Amino acid sequence: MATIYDVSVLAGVSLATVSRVINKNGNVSEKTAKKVLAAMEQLGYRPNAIAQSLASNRSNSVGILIPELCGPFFGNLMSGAEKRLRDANKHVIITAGHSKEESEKAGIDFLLSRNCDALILHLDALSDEYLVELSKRGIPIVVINRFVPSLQENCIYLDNMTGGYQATKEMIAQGHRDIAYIAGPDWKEDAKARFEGHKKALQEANIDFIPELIYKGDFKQESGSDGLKHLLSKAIEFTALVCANDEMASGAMAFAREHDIGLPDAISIIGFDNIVYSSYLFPALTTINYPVEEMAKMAAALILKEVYQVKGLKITNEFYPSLVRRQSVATLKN
Amino acid sequence: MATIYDVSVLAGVSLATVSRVINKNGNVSEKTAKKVLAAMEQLGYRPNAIAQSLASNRSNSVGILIPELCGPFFGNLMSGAEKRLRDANKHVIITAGHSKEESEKAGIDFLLSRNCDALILHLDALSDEYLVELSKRGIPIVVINRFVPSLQENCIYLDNMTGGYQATKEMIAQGHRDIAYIAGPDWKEDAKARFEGHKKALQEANIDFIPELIYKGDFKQESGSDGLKHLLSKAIEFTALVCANDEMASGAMAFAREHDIGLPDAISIIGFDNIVYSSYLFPALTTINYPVEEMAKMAAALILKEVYQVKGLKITNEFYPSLVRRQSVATLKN
DNA sequence: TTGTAGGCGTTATCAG
DNA sequence: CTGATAACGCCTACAA
Repeated sequence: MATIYDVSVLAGVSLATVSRVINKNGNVSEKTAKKVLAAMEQLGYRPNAIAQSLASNRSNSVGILIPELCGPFFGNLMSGAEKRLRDANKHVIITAGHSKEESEKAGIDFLLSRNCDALILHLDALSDEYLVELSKRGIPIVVINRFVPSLQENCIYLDNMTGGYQATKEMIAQGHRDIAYIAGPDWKEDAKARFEGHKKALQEANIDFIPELIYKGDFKQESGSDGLKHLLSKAIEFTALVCANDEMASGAMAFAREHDIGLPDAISIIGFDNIVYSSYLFPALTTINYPVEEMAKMAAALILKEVYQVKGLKITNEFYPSLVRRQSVATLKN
Repeated sequence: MATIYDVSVLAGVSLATVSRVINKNGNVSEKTAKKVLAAMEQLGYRPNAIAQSLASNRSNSVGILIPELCGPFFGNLMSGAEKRLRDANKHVIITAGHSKEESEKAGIDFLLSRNCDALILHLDALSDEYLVELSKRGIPIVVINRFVPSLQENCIYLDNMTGGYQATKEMIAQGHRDIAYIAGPDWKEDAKARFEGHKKALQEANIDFIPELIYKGDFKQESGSDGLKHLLSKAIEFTALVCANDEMASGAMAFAREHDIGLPDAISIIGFDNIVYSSYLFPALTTINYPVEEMAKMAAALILKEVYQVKGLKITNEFYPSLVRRQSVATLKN
């Protein structure tokens, strides 16, 4: 691989001059610039980003840490951030945290060791304190789907509680009063908030909260099937099922179908997230929209603004969920 | 951030010695090693991967280039490779090529400029020649889902033609003879091969190939709906629809549902890929399994073996598709 | 406008 | 077993 040195020799100028034309800073006469460009072309020269990064302490890359690399939700997250950053000629380095503290720490270390200029984090296990600590170390971070009080400005989050509220409220609006709930893991903040919203909606409608109608899943499809199975095994009847995310909802739907439970007539189901295939389920899943892609783009914009000094960017930290009505919720006739 | 120099001072040894204990190479007495370790601990020292990479010409990271960061197929691809590599303490740097030549080139350049030790590529636009050229430049590459004759050893590919054949053959086996086909873009090798398989199956069963029963889609859901709509608008009847991938199949299914076309009775549908939610569609989609995740793991294994000299790894270059029977194909009664 | 030289944090080759 | 010291490829004052 040709280096800046080779170029300088071929062009008959100094290293510094070549560097100047590469970075378009400093003043270089048009004539020499042309010579250098020609030499670069001829040698097929590509700047070594590693060396640039070491020398300038800038890498033009931002690190992204998410729990998993697969799955519709995180796919959109990555994709949104990457698009926005690519437009600004920045790059992303992505790694998975696998929802485990050690693993998330390791992921962050990896990103830092790569000299990322900033980090976009979707964490499950790491504590707020750790984030605050990290932030103090000087590396700009933006946290997605989490509200850390002392890091407000750096958080891009959804009002999960309102989303949970909307979901259950929709069931109530359609005449349901016996409502089961498949929750996410209670150590995840978003799962907790959604569940709070559910309870709030019940309370507002003067519906008793019945612990037997709750199943604790893990946000994965299978726990949706398991959940519905478990709930049906109890003697308590219900006409509606609220799921803390779409993946569990799809699992529950699959279980229902296998057991000839008519949807949405026997059980109305609602999900959360509005993942890409929710409209392709049968019946098409009514759900709460989670604008991840936009939020990821906003996270990117925040970094562009704060770290790369791009002007004219409006930042919104809080996003709102919204009900997406499709066919999986039936109106209950008395 | 503490550097190796700070550590050496605190431990009262030389730079070289610290480097030795970091890399566990060279001989260091247990006593000095302990001192160094203590100093590292005390300073919270983390090696700077960038500097290591520059000095050693090794980055312990492998680059992955895929068309899109979202979508079920590529999600599994990333995820498979990342898992395998992470187990071996290597990291991945992922970027998107967006199926455009310029963009794919830029992606590769980015990965190279990051000093990746090897590349895993899923390309759409770039030519075989470019790959051969790239390979000659000295960077180890492995190509997924593509067979490049002169790079055989570095290709991990699926027998797409057989897959396409299996799909249509299953339809024929279930008594169908009027079979429509929604193809992928004809500039994608895999789409072409699948289509070839389709034609081969028809021919084998002495079924005339009817151009009007073909629609050319783009592998996205919407083109599945469009495709079915288009096919139905023709006067030619058909009882079966073969789709070149699951996403288009799900689009077609959605269209059918909206127009009260009974599935699978009025039209039997089969897909290709066996993406994660295909079993959650209604009716559950019969499809051809594409073991992407395993293939990605194999790609990673190949790199571990060739680039990082990991021993005892068996490499398989060609993978085979297989039929996954679910509910979307009905047996045709005469 | 251009060149010189020191430095970014490590690794690796020599001697000792 | 340990310590100098020269790379690695580039950036950036500072000088000229």
